[in-house]
Amino acid sequence: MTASATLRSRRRPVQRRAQQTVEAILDAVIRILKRDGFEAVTTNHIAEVAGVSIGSLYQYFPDKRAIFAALHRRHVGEIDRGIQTALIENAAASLEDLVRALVDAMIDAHTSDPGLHELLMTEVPHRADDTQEFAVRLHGAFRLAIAARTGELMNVRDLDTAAFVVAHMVDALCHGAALRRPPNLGLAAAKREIANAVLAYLRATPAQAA
Amino acid sequence: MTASATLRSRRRPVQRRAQQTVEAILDAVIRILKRDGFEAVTTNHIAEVAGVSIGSLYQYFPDKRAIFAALHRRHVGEIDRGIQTALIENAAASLEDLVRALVDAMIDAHTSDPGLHELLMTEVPHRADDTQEFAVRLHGAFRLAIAARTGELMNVRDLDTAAFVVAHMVDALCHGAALRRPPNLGLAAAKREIANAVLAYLRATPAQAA
DNA sequence: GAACAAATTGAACGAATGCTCATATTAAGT
DNA sequence: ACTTAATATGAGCATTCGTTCAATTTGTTC
Repeated sequence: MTASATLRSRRRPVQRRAQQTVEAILDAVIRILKRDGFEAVTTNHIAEVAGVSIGSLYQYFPDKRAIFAALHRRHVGEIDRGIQTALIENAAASLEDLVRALVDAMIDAHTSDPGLHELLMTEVPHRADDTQEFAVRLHGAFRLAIAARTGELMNVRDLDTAAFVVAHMVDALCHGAALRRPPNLGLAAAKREIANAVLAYLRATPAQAA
Repeated sequence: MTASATLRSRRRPVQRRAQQTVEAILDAVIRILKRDGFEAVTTNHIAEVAGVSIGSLYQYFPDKRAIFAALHRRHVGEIDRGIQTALIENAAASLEDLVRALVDAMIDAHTSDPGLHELLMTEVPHRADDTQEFAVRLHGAFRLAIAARTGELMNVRDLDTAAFVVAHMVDALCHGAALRRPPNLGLAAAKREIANAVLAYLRATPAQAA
């Protein structure tokens, strides 16, 4: 064991080939999941599909769980990057433009590899932390977006409530639109409709919501 | 093997004690899931917690998967019953009342045993059919609700699109409200807010969504 | 109360899985 | 070139898991 090794972590990849080994392992998990389902995801099979020996696998992951955790971190990180970019690029934009940008980022994240997100969420076990951090970030993004424009939104009484509603709407609808969109609804139209639903909620008059 | 036995099904419980055995098995799975997580859900352990022999378990379930499938069917059936009831009881009611009733039914289904729904969805493997049937039903329920009132809803251009949006909104928001509601948002208030969001979307004027 | 069917039992088995470790190979540092 | 650290290898071990089956107990039917 290395000096900095604990019970949980193993050797950290420093050379390029080692980093490639780690990436190959994570990619192999996805390949197996898509082809044969979760039951086929065994450590020996992962190593085989990754083109790596089982020994190498256990150099970088203390156990099977750690592989799944790393996979989730990588995936959530990718989506989060898109969200944060949209947030920064549209910091001064109108509410409408910001909402559309965030919906765009979410849809893009789900359509680059459709089904991957759902696969990871439904089939790969994960602790609450792995995913909930992303929910918190999305909530935070919308909280920020709404807070800066409270003046024009008469229906927003409580900031956290509004952010809660909007974040859940966007997450579920973007996910659904990427995978189970009704046949007569194109992707671009879906983006517009989702953004419109969000704006309708935020801009609603008390009369419409009573 | 019995006369009507196929490769997939086994003996069907006809006596009361046998039905109790089956129920005890399904309940045991939930108990183990809550206490020790999915890894601890082994067939022998299920039988032990259910207070039943492993042999009895395999009289009613051809394999481990079948237990999970039955568990999902039972759970989805319970939620669906609430939805259908709300739909029938409010067939002639106003859009507002119907939406509130459906939100109510969904929230109640999630709060009777908070966490159970998420547990089953995230930890217990299931084929798409097991869950998607419910999504189709929820979509159908809202499709029906909206179709009967298209006159007053100027923002609804396509029925399936509107049903798609609303069904996903309600599902995600009710689920989220039951489990990850912000601290300053009570259950009753959450119900109101969700219904309001749905109504705001359906009743929005083109001006609000542009 | 026999005769039959339904339900229950649990020890045991083959197969598979997660993981280790002693050894070999490749790159980095000097 | 030589030393040292990093990386890779894969046969094999201990364990566990899903499932079977022959035997037993309980309920039903007439």
